[in-house]
Amino acid sequence: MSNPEVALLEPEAVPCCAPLASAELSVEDSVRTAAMFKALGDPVRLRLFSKVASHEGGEACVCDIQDVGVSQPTVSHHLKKLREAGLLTSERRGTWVYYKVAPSVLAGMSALLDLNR
Amino acid sequence: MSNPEVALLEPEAVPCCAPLASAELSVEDSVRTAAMFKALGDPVRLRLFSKVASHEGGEACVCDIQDVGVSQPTVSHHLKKLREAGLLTSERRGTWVYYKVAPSVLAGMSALLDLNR
DNA sequence: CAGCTGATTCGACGAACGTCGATGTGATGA
DNA sequence: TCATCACATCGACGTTCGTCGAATCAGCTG
Repeated sequence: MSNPEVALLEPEAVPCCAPLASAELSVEDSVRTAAMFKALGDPVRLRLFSKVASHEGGEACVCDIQDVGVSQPTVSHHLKKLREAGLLTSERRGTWVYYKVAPSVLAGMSALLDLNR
Repeated sequence: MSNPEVALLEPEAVPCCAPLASAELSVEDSVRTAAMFKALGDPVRLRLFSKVASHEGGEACVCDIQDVGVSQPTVSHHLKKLREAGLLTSERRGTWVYYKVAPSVLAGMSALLDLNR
């Protein structure tokens, strides 16, 4: 058997909701969306995410971004959290594992916070 | 249009940083910004925020929004967190306390997540 | 004043979180 | 085959978080 798969937030459910300022969030939407904000709610994770997002081609190897002041297992732990929240995807290529942003998710969150809509 | 009070909100509140996809976040910026995301990273807080943001005039009395499935002290606790994060402001008018969104802060967060910039 | 209602603060408790070192896994190459 | 590098998982630990009931504060009104 392979590793037990963690339940990820499906990337297709991204244009989650209407902007926060235009309609009240349902309970389920608030749970799903809060999980994404929560994933960005840690300084180390936010920096990791920023490093990936601003890296050339929007993707980066772990070795390129792991200098954030915490141990390597902790970096791995945080990247997993970001992956589980649907904000990052990962792919192994040879020795290295590359992470990149899930663009539609990010756009959805941005639109959610946009007051001019 | 005849609304004369369109742009009189605190201007330098939070144009925190460049979009996440364009430059890497500094340590201090990541701490400050993560605190805001963290504030939205709880389903109850996100619903409270949504209720305020989508309420008429972008402001609401606590009594209007406190039906979110937790006790009233807990509602107050969460509103305080949102206030401390700079996402909401509050004002007492007689018996009631009104909360409203801090628009510039929200715009800053939205821009931060915008990939097309 | 006393009594009522709306809202915040306090103190406590269990659950979740962030972190680490040790260990496991998967790929490379001598 | 074995050593090494890259990354993930495990187990443990102290800290922070979300929640509640009780107590308190702040206006209103009789």
